[in-house]
Amino acid sequence: MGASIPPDGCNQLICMTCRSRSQSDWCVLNDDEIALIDKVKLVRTCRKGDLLYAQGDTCHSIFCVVSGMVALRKSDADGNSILLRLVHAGQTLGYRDMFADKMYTNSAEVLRPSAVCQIPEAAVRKLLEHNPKLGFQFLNHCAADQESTEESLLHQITLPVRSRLIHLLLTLKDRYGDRADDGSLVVSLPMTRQDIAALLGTRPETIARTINDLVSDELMNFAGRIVSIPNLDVLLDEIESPGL
Amino acid sequence: MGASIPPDGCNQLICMTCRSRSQSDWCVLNDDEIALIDKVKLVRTCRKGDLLYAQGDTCHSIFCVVSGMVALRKSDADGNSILLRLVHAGQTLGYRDMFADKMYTNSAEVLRPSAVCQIPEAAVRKLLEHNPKLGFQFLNHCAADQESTEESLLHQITLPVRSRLIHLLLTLKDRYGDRADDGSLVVSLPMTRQDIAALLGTRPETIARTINDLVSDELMNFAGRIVSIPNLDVLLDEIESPGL
DNA sequence: CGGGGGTTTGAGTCCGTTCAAAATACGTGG
DNA sequence: CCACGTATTTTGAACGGACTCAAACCCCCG
Repeated sequence: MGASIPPDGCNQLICMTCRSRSQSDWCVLNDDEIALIDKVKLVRTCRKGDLLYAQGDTCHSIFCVVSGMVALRKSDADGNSILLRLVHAGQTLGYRDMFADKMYTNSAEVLRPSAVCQIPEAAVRKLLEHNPKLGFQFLNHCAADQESTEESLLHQITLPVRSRLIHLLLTLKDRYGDRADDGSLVVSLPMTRQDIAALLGTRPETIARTINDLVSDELMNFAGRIVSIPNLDVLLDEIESPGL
Repeated sequence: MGASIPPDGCNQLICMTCRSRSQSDWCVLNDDEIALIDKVKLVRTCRKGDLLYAQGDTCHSIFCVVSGMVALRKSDADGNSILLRLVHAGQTLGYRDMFADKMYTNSAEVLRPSAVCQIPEAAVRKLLEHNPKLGFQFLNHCAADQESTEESLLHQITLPVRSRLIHLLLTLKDRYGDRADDGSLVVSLPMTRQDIAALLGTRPETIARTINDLVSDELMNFAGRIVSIPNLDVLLDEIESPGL
């Protein structure tokens, strides 16, 4: 068999030409090192609901999201669970547990159709030995992730659901937002309201009610998953002084 | 002036002989490298309320708690604040922000009289270059810290104050607990109830009331900061199935 | 066009908060 | 060692944000 012709978009699944390469944790690797990853990695095409790995699994891979969106979900023994964080295209996940635990301490759940590269631990360890810069890259990334988790914790404790929801929308606008003809900002939500609730540490009912309030207050309009925000400044004002 | 005679306990403040050396992040360093730290470090003796650094300060040091206890406090623009985590004797703090930000993203507040070594960033960077193992040590530590922050987040969202308080007591018992003559477990709390409240994301009033409940339910006895727990298993049962 | 998940609405409840005041513990100086 | 002033802790009563449970609704997809 000769080399098969790659289907549309497939060349994005080769690290060597991956558009995220220069901004990802792997940017410190040279061509030879990248080639090693291309040799051993596994490319997975995932649908909503798929698990890249489950909490409790023994950890033996790192994942790199090529396209789509993944969430980290953490559960306890009583069946409670929350979404810790979203992982977008170009970001790496799973490396954390590789250094701290032998098991995954959360599950990686695909929220929308995604392509993901899976890199086995052995290769990662080899690369780390070979190129210490990669370790620093991970250290940086890990430190930044923790800062974001600590901020979630602070928000969770001190802010009401309404403010937390506004914060989330403002985060999503950078990646999923666009300017409409009339100048208003339009964000197309990449997830269900259940997922939003889990991410904000609340219930779907509360999200529905809070959205109602925001619409009544004319801060935004909702049509399914399409949010339009006429005046961003009003939103920013509100989260700066929640009491007023 | 000749070399002054070290006061009592002062030899613990020399890394070379520090009792925590073998279990700390610095255990991967050899004698020469440790000697470098001893040369450049600053030893601080702190009282309750002192700040090792404040949120927003530019980050140029790593700290190592020799004795006592430090808490990481994070605040937002509205004056809300929470305690993120406790840092006990032998543990390192401040390294996180050195890799993620140029500024400290939280404050390090001394909760009880403590001795702390302060190591300037330049020395740390030099050591990292010289001995890559140290970087891995930090990576490990950072990963473990994040796991603990994520667990706090899960607890915060899913568990009531009562369960969170029990969890905290069970954590403190390892370090501050002792067995009494009658077989009950006695924990001497290392912090005020205000600090407990801040750590659990609630108010002092709620802590007082929750303690009342626990005493009424005969799960434990309180006398100021001395807690005695007659039967540990009952506690463990409760946090395994909070609903019953 | 009929599921079936996701979403919304309603009513009632509860946990934790807020505010204010009383009680207690603590540290400091006499 | 005791008295005093301050900070912490406790108690009380009222309020409120978010939860629970349950039912209706809606939309998307097959």
